[in-house]
Amino acid sequence: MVEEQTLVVDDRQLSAVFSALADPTRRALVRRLAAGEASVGELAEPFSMSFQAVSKHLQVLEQAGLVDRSRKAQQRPCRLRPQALAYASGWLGDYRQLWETSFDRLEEHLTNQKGSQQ
Amino acid sequence: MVEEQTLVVDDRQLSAVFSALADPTRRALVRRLAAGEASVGELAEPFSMSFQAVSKHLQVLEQAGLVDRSRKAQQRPCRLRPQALAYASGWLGDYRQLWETSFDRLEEHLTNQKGSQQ
DNA sequence: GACGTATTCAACCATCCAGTTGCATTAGAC
DNA sequence: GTCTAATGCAACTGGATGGTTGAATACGTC
Repeated sequence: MVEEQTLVVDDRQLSAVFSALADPTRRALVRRLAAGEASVGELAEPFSMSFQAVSKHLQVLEQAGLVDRSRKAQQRPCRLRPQALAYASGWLGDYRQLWETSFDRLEEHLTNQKGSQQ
Repeated sequence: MVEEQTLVVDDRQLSAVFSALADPTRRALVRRLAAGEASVGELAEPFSMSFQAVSKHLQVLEQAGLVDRSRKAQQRPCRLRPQALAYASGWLGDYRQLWETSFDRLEEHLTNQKGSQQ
């Protein structure tokens, strides 16, 4: 009777998604994939790093559930899985009211602090 | 000398925020701090790890702009800065439509696109 | 079956990270 | 000034991470 298989966002996946998004290269890959499926070669091209490094980044994204790979001849097209982004966004959403309410007070506070901070 | 101080979400901060949130301990700290200010001791208590480890986690959160520390006698109360969460949420929001529009159709769409694209 | 292309795998390296322990610092209480 | 409590800082450690290069695999073409 394991219940872990449900829609519950488990902590590990959340960590994996946030961790994957913590790298600017990987965020760029996500941005690119949002426009549509692409092969590893296509994805790697705009980067100055080696092809294999990009392949590794894609593996990280795949492990986090952010990317899904199929096969097409020699190519291995990558596709974005937005559901994983929804997980992360959902977690953040729990705190949405904190930044949506009383922004003025927050800014005021931060400004004051800034003055006395450094 | 740099003018990056504006509302623009710069890549480095985004990386820092996502990276900070990638750790379950730090997410727990954020959750706790969402309920209100707390001292390092109070924050560390529920964890099994050493006090100093929690202190380090708080430093990471502070560096990412997620936490703000003041002084109160020997204590250094921590307070959540939800604005940093808003940064991360804002980035994810750019892709919101990808997961909000019907999932099935998205897959279909992407498949078709690939077919006609190259 | 040999060849070229697309991609992964493996080994290696430098660096970062999460945790530990021990010591230093700060500030209030006596 | 001394004691104690709350916290930070420094040094160390094992393991993850981001990058490299070189070899191996998988697949379509000849």
